[in-house]
Amino acid sequence: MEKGLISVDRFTESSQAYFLTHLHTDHTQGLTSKWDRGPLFCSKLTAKLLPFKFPDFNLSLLRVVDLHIWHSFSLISPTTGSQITAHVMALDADHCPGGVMFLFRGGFGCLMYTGDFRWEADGVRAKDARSRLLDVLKNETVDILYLDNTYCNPSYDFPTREVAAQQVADIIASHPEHDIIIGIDTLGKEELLIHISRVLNIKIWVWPERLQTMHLLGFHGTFTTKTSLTRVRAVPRYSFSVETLEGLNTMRPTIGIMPSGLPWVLKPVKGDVNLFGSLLTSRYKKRQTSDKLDGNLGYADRYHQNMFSVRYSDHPCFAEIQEFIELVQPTNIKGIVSSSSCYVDPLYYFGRLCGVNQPPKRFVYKHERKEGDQKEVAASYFGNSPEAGRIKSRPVRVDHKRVNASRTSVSRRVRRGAKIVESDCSD
DNA sequence: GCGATCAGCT
DNA sequence: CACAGCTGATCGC
Repeated sequence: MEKGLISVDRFTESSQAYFLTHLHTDHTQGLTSKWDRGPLFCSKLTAKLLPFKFPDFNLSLLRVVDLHIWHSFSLISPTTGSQITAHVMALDADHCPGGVMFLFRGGFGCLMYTGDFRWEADGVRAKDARSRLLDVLKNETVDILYLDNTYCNPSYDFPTREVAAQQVADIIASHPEHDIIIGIDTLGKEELLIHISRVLNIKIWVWPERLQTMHLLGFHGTFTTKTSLTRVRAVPRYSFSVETLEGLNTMRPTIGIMPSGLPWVLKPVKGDVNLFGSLLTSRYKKRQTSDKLDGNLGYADRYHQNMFSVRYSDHPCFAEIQEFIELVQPTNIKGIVSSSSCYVDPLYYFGRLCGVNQPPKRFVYKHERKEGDQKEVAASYFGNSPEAGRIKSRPVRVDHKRVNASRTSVSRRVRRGAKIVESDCSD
């Protein structure tokens, strides 16, 4: 098997160039403080944050990719041994601090890798992202869109983060005598906390490492590690459960708020099954029967006397995914979230939006292809002209029979990331 | 003893 | 189930 050329968010295998969209753990598998396998391309902010997650990282391997401009980088053709120039552009992913999408251009065609992203309709940042994207797409046709398909199902519907943040603020304001616990991760959802702080004029407690991150991000004054200064605390999501909440309530009245695009947050508690049931199987019923706070908090659900779930997400909801695809008009789409049996091939919903010369389906079935066979358009274009890689009349895999069928990756531990440019079709 | 990897859990 | 990530067991050095 030939070595890979370009890897995005995947660092467990050899490649010539490595790209990191953002610093969430499920996108850094294989990265360690001792990284020495090759240059690592990322945004300026990710480069700034990276040593905090990976102390002693060899900074000379970092290549900062500025937003919105094409950067050139070199690859060696595995077949001819000659040097090839490829180009990459980073675009704001609006996901977490430092998060970017990558657009690649070269003899392999044009590939877009969203990483994790959000694509809201409104807001200054969203509008800027949209115009930037439209601008670059004037001159490019995306052959393959590697898509954040986390919520690639019409049942995933949630508001903008601004709306969701206000819902959280409303919950807090309606519990003036309660302590508040909000579950967050090591990076992301800062704007939610900033919103709460500004609207309610209150500081937010975070744990010490998180305060360091906040300072690296340039947030000064809003956050504190002194519990005496505020009743609102942001805590690691993994440490957040009904049990801990009940424990806290033996000391002081406390409510928990879980910001999440997922419509469920709790598992059945041992010995208390009837209270929660299976939130997966009963989620639609739950949506209707769970308390809507005074009827005006929209998507906010009360799952427990002291626990609230608010649809605050850093991933695109289904409608946003659709709008993004309609904008990009890629020839083909691949989902980058493939870990679970929940994986839905984006082509199931959006195949009809792909490619301008989409062939009749019967041509697609010419030969049954296995997952490992659908190596990218990019794969065999080295040595050809860039234009060759952008011819749009190639067959497109639009295979509605394979809904939920791409499960060959279920056993993979590395859930995201891809070797997106390879020199041959073996894997 | 250490780091890398993985299972399990939330 | 799993947005992202912790803890602890195991394995190789």
